[in-house]
Amino acid sequence: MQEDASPEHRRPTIKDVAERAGVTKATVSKYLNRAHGYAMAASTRERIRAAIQELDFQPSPLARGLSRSATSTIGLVVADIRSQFYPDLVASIQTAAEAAGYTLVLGSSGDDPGRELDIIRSMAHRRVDGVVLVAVRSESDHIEYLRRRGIQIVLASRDLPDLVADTVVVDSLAGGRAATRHLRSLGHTRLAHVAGEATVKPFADRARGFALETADLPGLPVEVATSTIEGGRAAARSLLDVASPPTGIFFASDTMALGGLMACADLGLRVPDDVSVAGFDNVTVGQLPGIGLTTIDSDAARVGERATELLLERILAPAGATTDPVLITRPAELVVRTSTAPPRD
Amino acid sequence: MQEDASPEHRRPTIKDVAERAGVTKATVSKYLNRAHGYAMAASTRERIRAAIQELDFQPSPLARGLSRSATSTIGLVVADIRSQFYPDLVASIQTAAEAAGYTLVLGSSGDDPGRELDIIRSMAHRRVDGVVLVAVRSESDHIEYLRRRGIQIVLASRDLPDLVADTVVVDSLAGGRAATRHLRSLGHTRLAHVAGEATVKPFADRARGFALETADLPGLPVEVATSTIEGGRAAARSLLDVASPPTGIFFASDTMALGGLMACADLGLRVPDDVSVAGFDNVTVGQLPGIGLTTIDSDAARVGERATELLLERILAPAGATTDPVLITRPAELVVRTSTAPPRD
DNA sequence: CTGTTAGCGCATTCAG
DNA sequence: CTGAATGCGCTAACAG
Repeated sequence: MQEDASPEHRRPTIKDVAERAGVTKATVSKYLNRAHGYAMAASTRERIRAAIQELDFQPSPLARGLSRSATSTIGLVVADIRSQFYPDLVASIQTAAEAAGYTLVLGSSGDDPGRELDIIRSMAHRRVDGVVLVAVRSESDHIEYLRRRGIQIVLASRDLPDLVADTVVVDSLAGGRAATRHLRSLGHTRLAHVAGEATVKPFADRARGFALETADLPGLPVEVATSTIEGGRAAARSLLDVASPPTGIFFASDTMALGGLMACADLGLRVPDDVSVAGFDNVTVGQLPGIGLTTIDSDAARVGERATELLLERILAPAGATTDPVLITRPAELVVRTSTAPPRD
Repeated sequence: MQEDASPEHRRPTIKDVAERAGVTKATVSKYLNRAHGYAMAASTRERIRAAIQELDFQPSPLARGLSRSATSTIGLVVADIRSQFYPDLVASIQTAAEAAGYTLVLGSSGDDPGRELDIIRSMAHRRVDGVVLVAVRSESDHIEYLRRRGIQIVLASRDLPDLVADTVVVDSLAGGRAATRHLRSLGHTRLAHVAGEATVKPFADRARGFALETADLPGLPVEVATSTIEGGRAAARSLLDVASPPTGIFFASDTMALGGLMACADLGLRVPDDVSVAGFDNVTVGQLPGIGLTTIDSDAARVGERATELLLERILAPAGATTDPVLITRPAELVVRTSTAPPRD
């Protein structure tokens, strides 16, 4: 007559292991932590090992976290999971974290600084060991918040004006220039740029890249939009729906560029015949036939991977070691597809 | 001379609050838990409230979790984050969880049952209160594993042959039929199906839907593929690269259908002129001009939302309450775009 | 090399 | 209505 409707299969604790092995909790704890090699009688070690195995014991991360103040958990906070850009980033971070025995806690700020702070606070309370942050804004107070609590941090994909933490990004300035030069080399002079929010440094850099490469062409239109398909669509529409529209547009992100493609369709313009479109990020769908988006490769997977490596390095570093923040700028590679071509006129 | 390089800003504990309010930890704890209304002198309650506010105190989730065996955390394990399908699902679950004060832990099994179990185990150890599972396989032992440990579970997007847990899915059979009927109503008779792994019930149902609606057309080719762009591409290529290729293909997922579009491009076939393509899921990119994918709407966002609701209901339900599992089947809506058209011959 | 003793921060009996 | 004591499962000095 098992009285247990919900069979709370009481998990074995370190104490059970200790008793079964004829030692103390403390000894078992040492076995668990002191990286498997140090001073401990071979016989006790063996008994503990056996007991652990027989009981199928696994230490409680909660209890361990409470007493060690470290949880083998890292937080990832992105601006908006829905964006075409994040899947690769998230996946690579998840994989790298898991491979190192860390669990991933996910937060999405929806590009809202307030929510970003809430999420960061919540993660801090849960004592994540570190955070990979795709920052919403250029202020660094959220980072200070974490640092004050001894939580490691690395910025991925979006750098800040000051190097306040380890950062892994792609070279947005160079990328912006490359995309613009590509358009110019095709012969375009009536160019336009759909920029992201200027408070996001990579977007600002891409805009600057565009400006630098078109310094000799005064008065080119620049439209700022939110980095969504709809944002890009609206911006492109207002850019194109004029008397003498641009023949080439550089979008600060592929997501926006996809919206740009929709805008062209809306207006009955053909890509690349009537207007050339270039984006930034090299999202997966850009390579589809019918899209063929010319773009700059952001290599999200690699960025996520490097960011996680850096973070784990920090986490594992001895407490005293105070290394200066490092900035890793990955090269931005131009990927030419079918959405760009010489102007027809 | 602050001796603290890493300023471990010791967070206030319940004890600090107690002292400041002139009461005991126990009383503060009651204030924190006994849903803010019960028996407690108004004056003490006020003093505690004030103390908490002044100290900016927030209870440690770790400590709370350790003593209550509940962490206000839910786990989400998906088959492969990289797939075009998951962003909406993940986002909706994340949002719903966060809104309810729960933190999301993310795992990606890479469609590997072994990794799925590892992830589930790890989540169980971390004492998540519940799990939203996009199951890799049709066996239910992973579910039993969780249930035995008193962890709530709900299946999202993929049901199992038996109703072993709360489940939220879209009607794959009806969807499969609808997509196939659509193709037939356009006049296609040389049809084909690119199916997902038969061990995934929704894929099997979609294949069955295809079969039911083409029962009068014997010998139609069906190719099984992994649900990736490359999988769909390879399957479609082998389907199309024959003497008398099909004029219409129904893919069990949009992801595979996108691969199908690539295959058509590879082979110099035009969509929909030479071959009509229909998918399943209604991923965002399907609506882009140049893609215009005809599909069945899986309404991932709504599925994720409902799944999270169900899960939280279970979690919040009084311990005794043993309700039978519920199956929620959402209607599958056909979305016709430009990738399907009457056959030309 | 192993055991003893204290916590980590909170929840939960039980008394009072 | 509030306080005192105990435990959640593990780690971390310090002894021995």
